[in-house]
Amino acid sequence: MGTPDTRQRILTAAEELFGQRGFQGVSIREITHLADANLASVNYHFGSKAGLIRSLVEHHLGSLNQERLDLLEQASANSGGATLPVEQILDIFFRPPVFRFVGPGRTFPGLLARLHNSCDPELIEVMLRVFGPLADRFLTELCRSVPHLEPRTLLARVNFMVGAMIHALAEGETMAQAFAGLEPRQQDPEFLTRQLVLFCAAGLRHE
Amino acid sequence: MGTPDTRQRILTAAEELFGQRGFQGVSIREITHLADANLASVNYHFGSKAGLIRSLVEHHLGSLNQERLDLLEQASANSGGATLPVEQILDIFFRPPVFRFVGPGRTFPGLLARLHNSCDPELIEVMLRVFGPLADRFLTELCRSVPHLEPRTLLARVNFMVGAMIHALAEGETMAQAFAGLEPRQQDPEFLTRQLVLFCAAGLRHE
DNA sequence: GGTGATATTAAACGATCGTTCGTTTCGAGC
DNA sequence: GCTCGAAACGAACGATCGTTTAATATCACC
Repeated sequence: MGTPDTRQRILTAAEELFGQRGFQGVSIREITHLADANLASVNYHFGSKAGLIRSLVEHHLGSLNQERLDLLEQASANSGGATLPVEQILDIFFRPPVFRFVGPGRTFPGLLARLHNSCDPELIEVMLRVFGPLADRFLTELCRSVPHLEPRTLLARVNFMVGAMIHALAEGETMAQAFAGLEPRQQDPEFLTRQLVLFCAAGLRHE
Repeated sequence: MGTPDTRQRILTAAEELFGQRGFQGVSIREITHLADANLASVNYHFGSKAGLIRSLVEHHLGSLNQERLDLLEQASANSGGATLPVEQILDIFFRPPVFRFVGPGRTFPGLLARLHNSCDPELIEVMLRVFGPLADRFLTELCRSVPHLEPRTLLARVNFMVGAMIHALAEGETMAQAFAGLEPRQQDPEFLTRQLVLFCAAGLRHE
């Protein structure tokens, strides 16, 4: 089997377990057991349990948000500075996380959803640092694209967007389908992205 | 000061603390300390820590969903069996939770958001039992009101709706405003309800 | 072959967790 | 006055938590 260095095995195991049961719901004994590593290796490689999840978040969300910023910059350049249509902005916003996080074995969205409701001040600080530049850039772009909304209204609706995406990513196949009595069919990233864009674009355009 | 029976004081304290830091993030020692009760009183009155949060969820969400079902039944009767407009259905769906949970001292939404991502099988069972009838009733009503959507699409978008509401309730004043650099102004329930209805109705109507 | 830095290991630490136990307090009913 | 059950209490239980320590293993390099 593929067993790279211990550090990477710990990260993989931690992502899976944190995504399933949250930060406080998983002990580093479980993580190191799944990673086939020693109990003390987490503290050796990451300093502490909090340092482990911090590495996890920075790695995943850092590159993800950089990809979104790059796509937005590129689209903005291609348009020659003209305001982008809402659908395009939203597609850039939704597509990277959906395609990264939807599918079998992608256990990060559960962790992402939990992080948004985290209480640990240290984790909140990480989230703000990782999401801050992204929020700034997309908000100004959306402000130009939907000028009829006052900032207060736009902010509220962007908050709806984020909630819709997180919820869909985190439990799209669990509770919602249990409610509807559907079979746990695999989610289609393209379908989900399209639905998110259509739903949220219509919601943003509305006066 | 108003100190009713111990059981009620425990419920109040638990709601506040669970809403702030989640089920696993709060010890029953903290709860009983805040409630000015003995450590063993939680196990005496609720059997266990899980029994405590179960009582909490059933009390809050049971009456809340009953109110929504009553409102929907009444609206359906008043319309003489005609299909209701989407905006009315959504208003009935959003208004009760928003007005109950938004405002100072309303600490339940954080708990609600966490419960939607809970991993405890027992809590999931409670959630399904409390939300099942509500989901059935609203989905059939929405299916009649937005007939152009196939069930799969409708289900995905209703999932967006739920996520938007939960996210707005749970952290409308924390992270979103921190991103935008806004002052933590008090949320207006009427504004939030209206925005949710407008945003989601437009999203649902879209082809 | 020895040396030193890096990595891994077993074992233990103190703290905190949820729960349980035996006792005491309290008030209504006879 | 007495009893009896509900309620509250202090104290302890066993378990598990994150973390630390000291010893051992691994391996490139001179």
